[in-house]
Amino acid sequence: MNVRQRQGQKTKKKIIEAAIALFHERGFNNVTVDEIVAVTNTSKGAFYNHFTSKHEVFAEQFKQIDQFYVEHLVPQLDADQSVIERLTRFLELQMNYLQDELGWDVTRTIYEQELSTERSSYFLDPDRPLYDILFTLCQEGIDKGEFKEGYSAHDIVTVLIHGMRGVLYNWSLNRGRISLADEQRMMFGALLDGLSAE
Amino acid sequence: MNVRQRQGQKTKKKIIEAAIALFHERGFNNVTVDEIVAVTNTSKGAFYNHFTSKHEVFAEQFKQIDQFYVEHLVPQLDADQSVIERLTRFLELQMNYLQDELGWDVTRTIYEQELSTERSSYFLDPDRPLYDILFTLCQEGIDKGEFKEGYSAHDIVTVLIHGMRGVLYNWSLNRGRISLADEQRMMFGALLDGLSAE
DNA sequence: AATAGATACAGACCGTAGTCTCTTCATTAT
DNA sequence: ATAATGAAGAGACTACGGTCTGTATCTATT
Repeated sequence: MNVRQRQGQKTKKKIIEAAIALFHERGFNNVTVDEIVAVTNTSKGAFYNHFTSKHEVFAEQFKQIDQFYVEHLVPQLDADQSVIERLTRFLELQMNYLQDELGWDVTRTIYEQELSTERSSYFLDPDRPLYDILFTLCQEGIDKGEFKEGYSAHDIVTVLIHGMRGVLYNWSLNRGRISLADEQRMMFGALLDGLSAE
Repeated sequence: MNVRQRQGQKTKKKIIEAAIALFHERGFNNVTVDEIVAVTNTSKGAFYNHFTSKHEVFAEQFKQIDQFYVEHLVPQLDADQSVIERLTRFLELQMNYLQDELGWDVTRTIYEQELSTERSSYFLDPDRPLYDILFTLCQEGIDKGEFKEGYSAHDIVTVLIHGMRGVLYNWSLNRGRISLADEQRMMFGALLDGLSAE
């Protein structure tokens, strides 16, 4: 990496850090791009050279979410447990992470952005690690006969994702005033009950 | 209603009809307020006198949705069927209506708006007729022992609403490319299975 | 070493949602 | 009948996300 590129990365990093801090402090919608470039002594040109939109600064955080799932959540699962138990545990850990680490405003912003832009959506990316995690588990569950007949692994992942989206959408909509842990437990409890065999 | 008010309502109606038509034609995001006021020979002053935002013109349609549920969907339910069957049927009718009549772009816009504005949210309004419909059914189901022990009517409504949100969010996100009917059937099938007794 | 090309960045500019002020005129009070 | 009030509306203006063009400087080529 030459001097020029290094300088570029430095600027990018500076913008990300300042932006994330401001967002965290006052909420995404209350921070302007003009303000971000002012406090970082950069410019619109610099900002939009590194990011295609204000939302994309968020993506920097967002990309790390699935990485976190893979590195820190999946290893916590106990292979001795049934798939249903492991799924329950994974979803619980995931929701705790979102509630405690990411927060509702970030979540809300992501959910809003995904709906609003024409740009490439992370939710729709079939290679998203989260989908792999769930698919692998579900396939194992089917092979072991833990699920009702008639569901494919893809079906189950789809249903789980829908459940997740609904719970997270509502939690964001309520601005974190409801307990994600409670809502999550009820939702996936009912859902996995309905999906499991016998 | 005097002459002045009548004139106001006439203008409002004119704007709503033109806006809805334009939205339907080219999508919400591709229609500007300037354009709406141009084709209706009105002005920004007139527009924002009657609506607090571009999104709110949508609310006019939206308010009619629940009215439609109450007037046209609920009467179709067969009181001889079990509550679970009626819930299944209601959700099916509801999703069909949204898919065929309202369309994904309107749905997407509503879901986006609810997340983005600080303004009063329709989803959060506890008096929303949809919640009443579901609550009444669920309470009856509990009284008749159709649901598992330990769930209150409120719990069940919450879970169903979350399921609904997840399915509709995803359908909108996919710009109607997935079958709402199929996704809905799988989601509520699993969910009601998980919630019902024995 | 000289030149051409590329790119990080600056900042003027644009499009659009939403605001503010001002005018008009029906309605109400005197 | 006349004056005061206030809502419907016109349209200039603002705020802000995003684009476009220009510039300086680093890098690659010969």
